[in-house]
Amino acid sequence: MSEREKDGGELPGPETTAAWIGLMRARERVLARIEADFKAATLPPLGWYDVLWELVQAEEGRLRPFEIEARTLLAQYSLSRLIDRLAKEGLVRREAFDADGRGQWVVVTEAGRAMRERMWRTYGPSIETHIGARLTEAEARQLAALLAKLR
Amino acid sequence: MSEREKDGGELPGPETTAAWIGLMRARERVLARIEADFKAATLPPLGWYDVLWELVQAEEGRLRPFEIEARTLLAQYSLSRLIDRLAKEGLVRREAFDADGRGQWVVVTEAGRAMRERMWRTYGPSIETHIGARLTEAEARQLAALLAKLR
DNA sequence: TTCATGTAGATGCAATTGCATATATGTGGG
DNA sequence: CCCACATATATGCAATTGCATCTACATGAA
Repeated sequence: MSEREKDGGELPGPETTAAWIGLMRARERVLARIEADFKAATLPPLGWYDVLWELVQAEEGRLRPFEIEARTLLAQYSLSRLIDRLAKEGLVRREAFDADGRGQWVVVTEAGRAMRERMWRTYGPSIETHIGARLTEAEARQLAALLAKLR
Repeated sequence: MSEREKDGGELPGPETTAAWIGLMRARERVLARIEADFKAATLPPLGWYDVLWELVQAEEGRLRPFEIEARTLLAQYSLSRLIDRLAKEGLVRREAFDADGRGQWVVVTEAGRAMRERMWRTYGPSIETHIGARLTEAEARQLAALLAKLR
């Protein structure tokens, strides 16, 4: 066993470490800026957007909770409660899923679609400002490709 | 005013959007894997590492809270409570800062240094597994450089 | 039918976060 | 010296998260 492995695993080189730190910091910074834009526009939490977006994309504007879960990486209990909040605001509605008594549909309402559009009017420009404007098109493409390797 | 700008700002192109989604997802996935490794090793939360690391790096193993804040991007109230927890575990100690009655030193203890090392024995290999092993050295360097542009 | 096992989703509870505000101290006029 | 204002850190409280567990329904085998 080599010296480097004596603690049970390879250690990361400086490039790898820099990539990890960069990933954490960049995400934090950009997220903070986008969230600030959201607050300035008195919008609900950013996380709501993803769920609304998935629903709007989906056929008939509805998905099963576990489908949303898979698409958004949200934890099951976390999504369950997020749906509660969205429903309380009238942005989605729960509907029975007849083929399986355990299941349900989460359906986006008209208010939900409108809210997603309203959020996008802030979100879109915010992404452009905090990311698009800092990278060339080629760089953005390259960044996305590198990040994809980490999934 | 052009059609694209009628909503108050440029919209991001698909490359930019892909970079943003990739950033969020990659960070989430990698973080989840690393946290799983931490739990498997019965280690405290990952966030403790950064504070301990900054203190270990610092001269005399101590920093003022606001200095830690700047280095870690933690929110002020968040750090204040994190220090409480670290102190309760005996990993750091608060000490008076004589030159300014409002201030204090946060000093890393021997137990704190030992804990940081113990954490690194999991953290290092985890970073290597989940990031290093998925990228060439050149890719990691490139990724870090691109992410640096977002700060 | 019955039971063992698996899956969809909800929920109690403790810990953490975010926000706003509080406390204490420092500083530069006037 | 006194005051207005700035800075360092803490904290009450409501909202959110994580974890573990629970309920309800489904499914396949005996």
